[in-house]
Amino acid sequence: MLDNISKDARGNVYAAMCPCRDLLDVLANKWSTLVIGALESGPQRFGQLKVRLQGVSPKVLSQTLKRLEGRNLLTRTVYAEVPARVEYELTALGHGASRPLKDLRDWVETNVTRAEPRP
Amino acid sequence: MLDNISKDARGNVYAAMCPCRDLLDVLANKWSTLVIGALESGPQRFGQLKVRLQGVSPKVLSQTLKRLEGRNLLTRTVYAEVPARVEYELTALGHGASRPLKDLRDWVETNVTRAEPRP
DNA sequence: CAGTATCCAAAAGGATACTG
DNA sequence: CAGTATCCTTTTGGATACTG
Repeated sequence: MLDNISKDARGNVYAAMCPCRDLLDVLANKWSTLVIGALESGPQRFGQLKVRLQGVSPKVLSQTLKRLEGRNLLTRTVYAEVPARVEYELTALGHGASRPLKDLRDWVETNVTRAEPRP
Repeated sequence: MLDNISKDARGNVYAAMCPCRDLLDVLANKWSTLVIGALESGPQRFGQLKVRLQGVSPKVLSQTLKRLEGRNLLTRTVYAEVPARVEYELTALGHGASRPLKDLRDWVETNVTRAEPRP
């Protein structure tokens, strides 16, 4: 029988100590949201991503990719060519995460005029 | 007739200069995601939110609420009681934004064990 | 109760320049 | 091409302490 600690191993993002807080932090930020969206339609190279994510620096893009790779959300593949070609691709897990993120991007693009800042 | 600049006024989150980049930044972060989720079921007071969002400091909670209020995503209402009662409530716009965010929270809670960090 | 004010440490991010 | 290294500025966030 299943032990009573892990049960179905579902997390609670409202619990400070739950590991899913960290996962939420990895996904719920601007650059991760944009990277995952850019990879939805298929593998992309570093340079392609840098162009699509207008304004991102190579340092930040690299950091973001590493964090997502470390969570099994995407894979990094090096092809033995000259010069080397490197492709990033969403894993099955990454594709799952991409759905709510796509909905969020779509909502933002549609409703931006209704959420104008009034400081 | 409509002017040809605003058209349907849909934004593009991949464009660096698009105002929706800022809106994405407001929504796509850990604390906003949790605040909006906590308000989904109805109005909440500051203290209640502070308890639900385990580990958040009053400063950060206050900042997050102000940013969301400034985007018309929630309202702040002060009731003339002693001591004063203050309630935060999602606007219609905020409820719209809360859907993809809820899906994201749910996905995170369900898949946290499959996205364990491998540094 | 509902915040604000302070102080500080840590992380994020931008700009380049440089390398295998 | 695909990053890494460096430098520096800005933001974020935690911890308290304090106030109307």
